[in-house]
Amino acid sequence: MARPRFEKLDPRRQEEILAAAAAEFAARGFESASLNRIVARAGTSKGALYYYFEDKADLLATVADRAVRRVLAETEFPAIESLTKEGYWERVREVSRRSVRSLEADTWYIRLMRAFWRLREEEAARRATAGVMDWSRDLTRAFLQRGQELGTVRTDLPLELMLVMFLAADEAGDRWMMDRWPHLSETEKSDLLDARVDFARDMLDARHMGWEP
Amino acid sequence: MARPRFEKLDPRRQEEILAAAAAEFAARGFESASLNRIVARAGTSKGALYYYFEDKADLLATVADRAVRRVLAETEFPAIESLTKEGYWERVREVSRRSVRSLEADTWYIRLMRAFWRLREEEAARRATAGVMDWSRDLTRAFLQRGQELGTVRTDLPLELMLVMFLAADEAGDRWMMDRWPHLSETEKSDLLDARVDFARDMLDARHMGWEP
Amino acid sequence: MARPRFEKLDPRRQEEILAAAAAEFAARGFESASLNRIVARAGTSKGALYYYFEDKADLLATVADRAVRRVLAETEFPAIESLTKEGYWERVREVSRRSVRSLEADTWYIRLMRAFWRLREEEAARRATAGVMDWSRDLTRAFLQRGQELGTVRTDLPLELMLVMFLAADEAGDRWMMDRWPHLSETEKSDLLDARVDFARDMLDARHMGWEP
Amino acid sequence: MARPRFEKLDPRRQEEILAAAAAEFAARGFESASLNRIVARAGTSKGALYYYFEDKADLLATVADRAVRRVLAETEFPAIESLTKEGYWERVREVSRRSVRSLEADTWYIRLMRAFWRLREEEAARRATAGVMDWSRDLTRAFLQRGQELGTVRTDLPLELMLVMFLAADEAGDRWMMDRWPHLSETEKSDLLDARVDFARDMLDARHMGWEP
DNA sequence: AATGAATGAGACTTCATTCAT
DNA sequence: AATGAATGAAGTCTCATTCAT
Repeated sequence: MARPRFEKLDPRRQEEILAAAAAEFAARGFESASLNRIVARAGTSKGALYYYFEDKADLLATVADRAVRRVLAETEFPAIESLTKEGYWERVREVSRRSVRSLEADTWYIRLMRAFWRLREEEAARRATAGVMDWSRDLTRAFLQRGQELGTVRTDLPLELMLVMFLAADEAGDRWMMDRWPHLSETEKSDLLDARVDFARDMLDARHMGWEP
Repeated sequence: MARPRFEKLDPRRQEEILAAAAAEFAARGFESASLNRIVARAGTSKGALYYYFEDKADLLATVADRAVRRVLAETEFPAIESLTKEGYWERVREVSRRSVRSLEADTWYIRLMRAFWRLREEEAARRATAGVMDWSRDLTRAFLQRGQELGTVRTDLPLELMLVMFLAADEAGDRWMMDRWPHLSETEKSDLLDARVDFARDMLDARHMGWEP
Repeated sequence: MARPRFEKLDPRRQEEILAAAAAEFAARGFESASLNRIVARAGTSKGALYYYFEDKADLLATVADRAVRRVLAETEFPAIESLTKEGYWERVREVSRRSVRSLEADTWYIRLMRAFWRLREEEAARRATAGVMDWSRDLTRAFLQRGQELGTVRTDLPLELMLVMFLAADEAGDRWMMDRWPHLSETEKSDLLDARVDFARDMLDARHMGWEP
Repeated sequence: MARPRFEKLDPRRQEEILAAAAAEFAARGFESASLNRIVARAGTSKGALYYYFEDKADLLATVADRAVRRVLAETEFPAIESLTKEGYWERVREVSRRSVRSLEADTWYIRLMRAFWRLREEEAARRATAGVMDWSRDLTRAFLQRGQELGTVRTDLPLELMLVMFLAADEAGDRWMMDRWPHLSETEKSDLLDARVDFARDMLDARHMGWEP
């Protein structure tokens, strides 16, 4: 995870390197990412990369770690314990709305985070980022678990299964919207976000369990 | 799409080659897949591969095409027009149950199909498999559209958005179950499959639209 | 030089194979010529080629040998001994005019002949065609020699030097005309051919030797 | 045209690499030239070549560019405008005599220049050296044109046709002499060069136009 | 502290040739 | 008599990594 020297480097330089690396990893995946291209985009040298990082995997680990820290620092999540049965979905809606800001930002760490599930499907990348990226999964799991305790979230499926399905659907939704982002009006964006929260709620809501099909 | 010679090759040998290629493509994606590894696993020579296929992309195209044909031949889908409001979800449940057989098979083509959405995120892979793989997406879209006409499927989200989210969730569900497959009892398998159909229905059902949150 | 079997092959089939080979050799040179492409163009199999010819070099040798025989059979050259001081350049002019016909024919053997000097600059090709292609050089040398004996051709340069320079210039002239062939009118073609004969005569004429520069 | 790093390389090393490349290109042409052989002859690595040059074509372009620069720097050509009717062929003779020095040198760039017309018959090589090598053709054309203006050079043939034929003959003459170089005495060399200039003059002289054949 | 030079392995692809049938 | 299957070497090019300076 980045030799200590890297921390002492001029922060702007750090940013340039990480941004270039993140862009390449996000666009090409781990194995196909080229250090040559990263170096060229970052305006640094190949030697420098190996001076600051153990190897390619270490570079990815560092980039991922920084991305997670940034996003965590930027986004305000409601405390899990503060959630109530009545306000549950409203809090989710608020988080969703706030997250638009970061989506719009389109900085390197946001882009990396959005490509992360795909990235992690390469074994080498998974090894490199072990532990680093469980954060978003952990947070979502805690949300769902709390919802189940409050009787708001369904319990007829294994939590883990529900979790992976929800994360996959949510990421697909993100990707779908981002692809169309420039062509959407402000109200369309807002409506779609709300609809997606509804969709998530309808997917996960406990009330289903009494339904007659 | 595979030179004609390939069709005339001993079917067992065909299988060996396609299986090796499918495994590599599924595990590593298109670009990172190595012909060297495929050749080694298939017990053939690099020259032989190019004797049977135009190039790497042609190999993928062939593997994908064969996989689709196999799955289509194996699975019986209900005719879209025969669907009714009352029997809609029941038909879905039947398809889901039937599909277990192919999931259990876990042959190279099943594994390839399950990795397909990921694979297609590489531009080169998408080009190579253009047309070949739209089948499952098209079929699902037709199902959803028919459901909307019958008043069974919600209409408050764009069809395409709903489609990608559903497909992503479904694939994630598949993957989750396959990972645990050997450790599941027969009743667990059956229960989980039913629960996933419920989950899909609850996600997509039109009744949500009158809900009070 | 082509296994005996080849001679017993259906002449039309022989032609197809030789034509395909000649086209490839003329277009790409010896080393860069591809047996794959020849086989594809000739509509035969790789095995067949090796059934009829020792190897690539043998194929070239055969093609070249046949080309020379064809051209010799087609063109009527005046007997060397019949040349006289007065009629010398007129005979040359006649040969030149007759050769237009074969240039126009544009069959495989003509095209091969025209590419021959280039081809022979590859060591392997020279080895393969040793002896085969000296014919045109030999004929030209005999013409020049006879001209010298008659006092028509200059003797102030070594015969061999004059020979290579003349052949090179003549071939360049051929190439120049062929490149423009479709855009030339009949009279232009005829005028240019005559001008080239004049040019050759002026280049080689013995009268120069008395000139005051 | 050679990445900037190459310019900063130790000049002797540059020479070694360029010499090896030039030898291979001159001997085999562009397509048939093997980077493996070049690398082996230059005592460097395959990676190094691509560290200094974009690709094979870039290597040829660099080699050709350097060769032209060397020859231009070494040879003094009379200014076109300074040519007169009386001194025309004398100037040509002087250039010819001076050029002996470079022929004697027989360094890699001389050898490359002498193989250039052949090389340029490959489309890829022509593309790679576009602009680089038109120099000698342009210079010769200017000489001939000026000669026509002065009434010294014949006008009964298209200039371009005369140009290609003369260049071809001259190159053939060069090659013929070089092949025999070690076996020629100093006076023989000098006589042959003079004879070749006579030959060129007799070929191109305007006085022919009044001749009776 | 920082880098650019250099490398060898491996990428995809084409090739001439052999051989069992 | 004739061929198609198969191969290994070699082709150009990119790569992650090392190391002397």
